[in-house]
Amino acid sequence: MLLATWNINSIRARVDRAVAFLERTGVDVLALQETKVKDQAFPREPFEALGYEVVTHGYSQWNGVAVLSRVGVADVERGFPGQPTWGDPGVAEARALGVTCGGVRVWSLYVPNGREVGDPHYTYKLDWLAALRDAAQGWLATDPRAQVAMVGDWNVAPLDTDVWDVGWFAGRTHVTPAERDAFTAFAHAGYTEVSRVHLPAERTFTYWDYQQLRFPRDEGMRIDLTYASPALAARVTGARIERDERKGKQPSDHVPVVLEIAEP
DNA sequence: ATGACACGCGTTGCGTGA
Repeated sequence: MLLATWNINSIRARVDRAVAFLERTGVDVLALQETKVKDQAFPREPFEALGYEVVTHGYSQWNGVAVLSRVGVADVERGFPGQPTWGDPGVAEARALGVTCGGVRVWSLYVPNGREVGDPHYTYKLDWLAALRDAAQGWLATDPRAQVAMVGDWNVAPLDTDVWDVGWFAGRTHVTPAERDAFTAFAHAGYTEVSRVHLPAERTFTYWDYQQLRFPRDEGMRIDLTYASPALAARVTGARIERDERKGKQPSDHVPVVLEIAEP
């Protein structure tokens, strides 16, 4: 099975790219983030015509996640148990969608950005990651053999070599010890970040800002990552980053990450 | 060229992203 994750930065702006990507790669399950569309306006038909079932979770022009699957969809959960809310009154934002596809519990995740250190959004980000870790730990406690893939845009660069210039990031979000600790906590709970197992090279980026010629200069970040449960991690046989998706007309600022998963 | 931000909403700017 091929499982991919892609922060597409508006599905309506890039539906043709997504269709072409599925046709070209034959990915079985595609988890999307930043779809930026309400469920009723999601462009389902082009994907259904290709044989994919479409599960969406979007409230507005902000955030939004989805899962496209041609190996079945079951047990849809919009938001994870204990997911923190944002705003007053508090709202559980459309940042997490759980769908079981071909026997794998896929979570499409769009972790809050955090904006700036000390901003309420930053605290929200840390709380959100801690709550997700608690939920993920619970899934393994319930079933140590669970097949779980938490894929998406984590908005954390775990290593200094996951950003183009760690000096530029000094004092900014994505690289702070608190964010990295919140990310590493999933490993302590028994999960493995499986993309790095197969793509260990430094400066292997998945995101390049639209500004300042970041892509031509290869000044990017590695923030699109996958935590797999032990039973699923043992089945991951490869990973690749679809870097060419950053080229051409109207690209997303993120590219897809594809995982190869062997049959159990 | 991989090339100098882009999205949706709503209206000619604003909030957001990282």
